[in-house]
Amino acid sequence: MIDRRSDRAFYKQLADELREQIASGHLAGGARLPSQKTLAEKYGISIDTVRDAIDVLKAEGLVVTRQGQPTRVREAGPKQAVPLPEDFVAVGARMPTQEERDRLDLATGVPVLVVRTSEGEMVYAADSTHLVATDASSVA
Amino acid sequence: MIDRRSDRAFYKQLADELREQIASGHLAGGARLPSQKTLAEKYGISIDTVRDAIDVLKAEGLVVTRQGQPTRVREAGPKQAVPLPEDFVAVGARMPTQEERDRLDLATGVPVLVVRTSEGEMVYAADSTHLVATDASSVA
DNA sequence: CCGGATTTGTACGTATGTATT
DNA sequence: GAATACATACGTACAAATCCG
Repeated sequence: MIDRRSDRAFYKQLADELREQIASGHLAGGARLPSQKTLAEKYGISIDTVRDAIDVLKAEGLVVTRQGQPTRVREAGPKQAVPLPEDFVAVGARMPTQEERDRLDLATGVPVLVVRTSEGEMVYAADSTHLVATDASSVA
Repeated sequence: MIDRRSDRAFYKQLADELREQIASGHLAGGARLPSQKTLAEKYGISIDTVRDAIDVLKAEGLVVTRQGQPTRVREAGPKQAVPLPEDFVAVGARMPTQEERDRLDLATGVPVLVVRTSEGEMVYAADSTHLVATDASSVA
């Protein structure tokens, strides 16, 4: 529920509530969220405020929206293990550039892994990739 | 400028333009963006639409907003090199949880690096950290 | 220290467009 | 074609934080 006397913004309260439902598994990966209209009526707030809450969850990579379709909890696809090169210089992460989002077809809130070697940089969708030791024998 | 005949949403066009100015260095780290009001007047669009554009850039980790202060291009602080443990199992990245955002004081659009070892997981702000070979002799 | 100006934040409303089911 | 759902864009009003003279 939304506490109208609270200092916390309504859209943050709603985001908190939905986030909790996702974290607890009450809303599992792929599950549909109630429509914005439904949420607005249920909580007695405007659709705009509901959208603000959804935007927060999108930026956190928790949900995915597509026009004409219900908002769904983002499903992390099976991660592919990629060997970390022996000669890597550094590993970092950041949000993708516009070009990378288009090229890798990344949803909002999905970062990329960047591996720098002496040869150059490799960029992986963090969504679907994790890096493992080159000696893959120890991988779980 | 904004092409009102374009199919591309106004807020996306504005986000593109600001993103380009940041990428090109025309707006350097720490630089102030024009106020939302100024941008709205300059481009002949509503403040709400300007805010939508700013929201895009926030999610991309490009700008930071704070109430009462001008919007600024995010400054990536000096990155600290952290040795990657010899016994690491996997390295990944994701957006932080609410708790991590609070604890690490992360801005919107800043992912975290996750290092899994046999001992457990370590989480680093990708903003200020990159992982390097345990043998640090090769680090630039 | 105070008050005004500036700037972003929150919340509401309306209307229409576009994509999917 | 109809119904549903999200997307875009405009407007208003007020609140809260910061900055500056």
